[in-house]
Amino acid sequence: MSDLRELPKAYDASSVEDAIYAAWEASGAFNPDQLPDRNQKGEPYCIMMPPPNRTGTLHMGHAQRMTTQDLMIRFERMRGKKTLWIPGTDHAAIATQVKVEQLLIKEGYKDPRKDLGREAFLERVVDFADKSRNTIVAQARKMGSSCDWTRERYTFDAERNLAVNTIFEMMFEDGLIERGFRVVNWDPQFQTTLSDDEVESKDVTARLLTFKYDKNFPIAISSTRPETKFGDTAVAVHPDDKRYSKLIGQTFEPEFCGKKLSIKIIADEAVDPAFGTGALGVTPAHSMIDAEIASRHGLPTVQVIDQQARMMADCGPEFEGLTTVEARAKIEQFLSDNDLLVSAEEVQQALPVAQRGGAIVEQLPSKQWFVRVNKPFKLRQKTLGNKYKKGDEVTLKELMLVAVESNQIKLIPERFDKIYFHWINNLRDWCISRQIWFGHQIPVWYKDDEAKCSVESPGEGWERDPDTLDTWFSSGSWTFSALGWPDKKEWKAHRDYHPTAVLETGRDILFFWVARMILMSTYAIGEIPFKNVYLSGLVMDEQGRKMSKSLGNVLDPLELIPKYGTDAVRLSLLLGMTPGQDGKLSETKIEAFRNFTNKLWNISRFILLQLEDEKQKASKTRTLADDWILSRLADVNASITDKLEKFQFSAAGEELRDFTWSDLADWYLEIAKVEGGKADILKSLLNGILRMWHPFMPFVTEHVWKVMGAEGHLMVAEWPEYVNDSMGRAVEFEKLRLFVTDIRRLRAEQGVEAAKKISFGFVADEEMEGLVGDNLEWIKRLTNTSAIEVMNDMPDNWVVATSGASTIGFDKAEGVDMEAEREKMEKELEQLEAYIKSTEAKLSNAEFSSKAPEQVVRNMSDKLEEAKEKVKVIKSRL
RNA sequence: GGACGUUUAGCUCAGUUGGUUAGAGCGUUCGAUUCACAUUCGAAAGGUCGCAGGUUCGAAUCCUGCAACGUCCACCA
Repeated sequence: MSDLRELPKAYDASSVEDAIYAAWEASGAFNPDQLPDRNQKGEPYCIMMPPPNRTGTLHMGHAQRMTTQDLMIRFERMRGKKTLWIPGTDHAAIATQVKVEQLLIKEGYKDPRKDLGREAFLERVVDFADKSRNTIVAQARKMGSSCDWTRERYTFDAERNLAVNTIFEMMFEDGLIERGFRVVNWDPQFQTTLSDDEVESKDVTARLLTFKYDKNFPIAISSTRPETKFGDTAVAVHPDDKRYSKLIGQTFEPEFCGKKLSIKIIADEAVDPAFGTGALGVTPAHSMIDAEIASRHGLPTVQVIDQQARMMADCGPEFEGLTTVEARAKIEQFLSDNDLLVSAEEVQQALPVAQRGGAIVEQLPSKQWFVRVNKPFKLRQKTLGNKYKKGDEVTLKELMLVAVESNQIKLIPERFDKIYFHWINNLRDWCISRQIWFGHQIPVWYKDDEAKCSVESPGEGWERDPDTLDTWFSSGSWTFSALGWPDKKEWKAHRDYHPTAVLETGRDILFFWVARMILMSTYAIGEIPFKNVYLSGLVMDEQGRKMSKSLGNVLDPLELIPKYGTDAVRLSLLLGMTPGQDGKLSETKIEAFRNFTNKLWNISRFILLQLEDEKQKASKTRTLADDWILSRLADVNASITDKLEKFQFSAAGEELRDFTWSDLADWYLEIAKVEGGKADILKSLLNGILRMWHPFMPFVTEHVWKVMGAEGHLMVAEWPEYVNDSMGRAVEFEKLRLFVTDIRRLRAEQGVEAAKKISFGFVADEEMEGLVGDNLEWIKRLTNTSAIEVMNDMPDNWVVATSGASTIGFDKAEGVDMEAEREKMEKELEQLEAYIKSTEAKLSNAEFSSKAPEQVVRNMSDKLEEAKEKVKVIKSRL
C-alpha cells in the first residue's frame, strides 16, 4: 500500500483513467476466454454493441449506449457469467457516402461522384470510414467500455460480407428476394432508392388545386401536385357515390395541358367521397397508393417525372426538363387561363423528405430488388421454439410477429410491443437495392435476360448488378454474423453466446434495426437474436430539445470527460434516465455526479486512513450502529441486485448513492469516529461498496481497489451477497436517528447561543431510555451538544420539542424563544388531533378491519398510539 | 386521422402488483466549519399528485371522459 497520507484530497480522474483502462485490457478480462475459472464455468452472457456509424465521432447517445451496456456486462461478469461484449462499427452505406460527399463538396468538388469516378470516390469514402473507426474506438475506450477488442467487427468486413451474401442467396432461393418494376421512394439528390423508413415528412403549406383535365371532362379532381397528372390513367370514385355512378366504366381522352390522356372512370373503396370533389386522379407511376389502386384495376403505368425530378419528354416540349416546382406553377397558370381551375386553396401538407440529406423524395417506378415480407415460404429449420417446424409455410412478417408475441423476446419497456406490432402489420415489401456505391454489392449477375445469384462470376459475359444493399440488410444479421456465422468453425466457437442476452439501443431505431434483426435471425438461423431489448430514451438538452449543432446545445462526451471524469459522465447517463423515456442532461447534473465521485473517493480515503488508526484497530463488540449499517448493507445489496436484474438501472444507482452518501458517510462514519474499534467492519463496508459501485463507476472504484492493495482487478472480483442477521436492531437504530434529527432541529431553530444553554432530554418508554443511554456518546457528537440527559420522567420546567416522531424535551433555558415554541406546539397538537380522529374512524370501520391486510392495520394502530402519547405529553406542557 | 407517452415541490424526476401522515436531488432560506471531503455538514420552507367523474373500506396508483405538451405512424389525392 502506498503512503495513504499522500493521497490527493480531491479525486483526479484524468490522471488515472487511461492507465486503468490499459491495465484492464492487458489483463485479458475483456475477453471471455481469458476470464477467471469461475467465469469459465458460468453461463455465457453476450451483448452485441450496436455498431456506431462510421460517420464521424460519438455523441451523448452513443455514450449512453456504451455506459448502459458496460454496466450490464460488468455486473454479470462480477456475478460469474462468461461475458462477451462484441464491439464494432457500421459502414452505414448511405449515411457515410452522404457525409463524404458533403465534405468533398466543401473541398471544392462540384459533383464528387462524377469528378472522381467510382474507384477514386470509394477510396475517399473508405479512408474516411477508417479514420472514423479509429475515433470511435478511442472514444469507446474513454468511456471505459469493457468490450472484447480482439473480436471487433465491421459490418463491411469480409466475414460480414459473406454473411450478407449467404442470406441473400438463401432468400433468393426461397423466392423471398425478387426483382420488380415498382413505385419506390427516390432520392433525386443522391440518385438512389430509399426504404419507407428512410423517408421522413416535413410540414409545408401547399396549394390544393381543384380543376378539370379539359373542358369536356365530366369530373373535377383535386391535387397539390398537378404536374403528376400527366401520368394519370384513371379517375377513381367511391362505388356508392351516386354523383358519378353513371360514368363508371367509361373511358375519356382529355387533353391535359397539351398532352392527350386516356382516363378510365373506376370505382374503388379507397376513395373518400367526402374529400374534395370525391374523385381521385389516379397516377400509378408516382404514388404508392395509386399504384395499389392501379394494380387492382389493371391500369397502365405512365411515368412522367424522371430520376432528376424533372418532367419527361412525354409531357410535351413546353414542360420537358422543367423541375416539378416549375411545372406546377406553369400548369396552374394554364388551368387558370383556360378556365379549367375550379378553386385553389392553401393547405397543410406533409412533404416526404430524405432522412439523409433532406431532399424531396419522389415516388416513381423503378426496377429494384425487394424482400417480400408477405410471401409464404418453407422454413429451412425449426424456428422459435416449437412454434414452427422445418418445412412449415410462413411469411417473414409472421416470424417477426411471433417472436415478440410469444414473449420469447421481451421489449423494455413493454409498451413498445404495440408500436412494434403496428409497424409490422403495416409493413410493405422492403426495397433493398440502393444506387449507392459504398456498401455490399448485390450478388446477382446478368447475361441477356438471365439473372443468377452468386458471389463469384458465373462465367464469361456475365455482368454483376452495380447496386448495393440497404445498410440495414447487413446490420440485420449483426447478432449472429458478428459471432462468426456462416463460417462453421467460428460459429461453432461462439454458438453458446446466441441468442444474445440483451440488445440495448435507442428507441428511435426500433423499426430500422431491431425489427430487421428479428427478421434476419429467425429466418437465417431459426433463432431469436436476443432475449431482451432495452430501449433507451434519447438524451436531450436541459430544455428537453434534441441536441443539434445548429441549436448549439450539444454536449460532447469527449469534452466533458477531461473536465468531470468518465465516472461522473457515466452516472449522469444512468441515473435519472428511464427506459423508453427521453432524458434531460445538463452540465449541472454531471457536476453533481463529479461531486459524488469525489465523495466516494474521500469515503475510501477516510476508511483507509482509519484502518491504520490504533483506535479502530482496538477490538470491540458490535454496537447498535454496527448492526444497523451491516443490516442496511445487506438490504441495499439485495435490493440493487434485484433492480439490476430487472433493468432498473437508475433506481439501483440512486438507492446505492443514498446508502453510500447518507447512511454510510453522514451517519456511520461519524459514529465510527466516536465509537472506534471498527477496522474490520469499515474494511468490509468499503469492500462492499466498491464492488457494488464498480459497474456504475469502474474507474474510481478500480483505482481505490489498487490503492488499498487488494488482489487482482476489481473488475473480475465477485459481486457481493450478504445475509441480513440484524434486522431488528436496524429498526431500533431508526428511532435514534429520529431522536438525533429532532435535537438538530431545535439547535438550528433556537440558534447556537440559546442552544448552548439548553439541556436536551427525552420522554418516552424504557426502551428508548436504554437505547439513548447506550449510544449517548455518538449522539452527543452528531448533535453537537454535550447537554443530553437521559430520563423518562421529564422535569416540570421543561418543554416538549414538537416535530419528528420522537418526543423529546428540553429545559426553558435563557434565550429560548418560548412564544415560538408554544405556537409550534399548538399547531402540532391540532394536526395530531385531526390525524387521530381520521385514523380512529378508519380503524373502527368494520369493512376496513376485515379487508385491510393485517400489517397495515397494525402499523396504523401503532402510529395512532404514538400520536396519542404525544398529545398527552404536549398537553401537559402547554 | 390513428397510436403511444408525459402531466407529482420553483426546476429535474422517483413512487414495483391500490395500504402508515407522498419521496429524492438541484435550487432557495437559515446555520455549522481547523479533526476524510467547502466537490463538505445540519436544519427549514415548499405539493388539494393536470381537470372532472367512477370503482373501492382505502386511489398519485385502477376505469371513463376532458385538457395541455411531446413522440411515432398514416397521410385527403
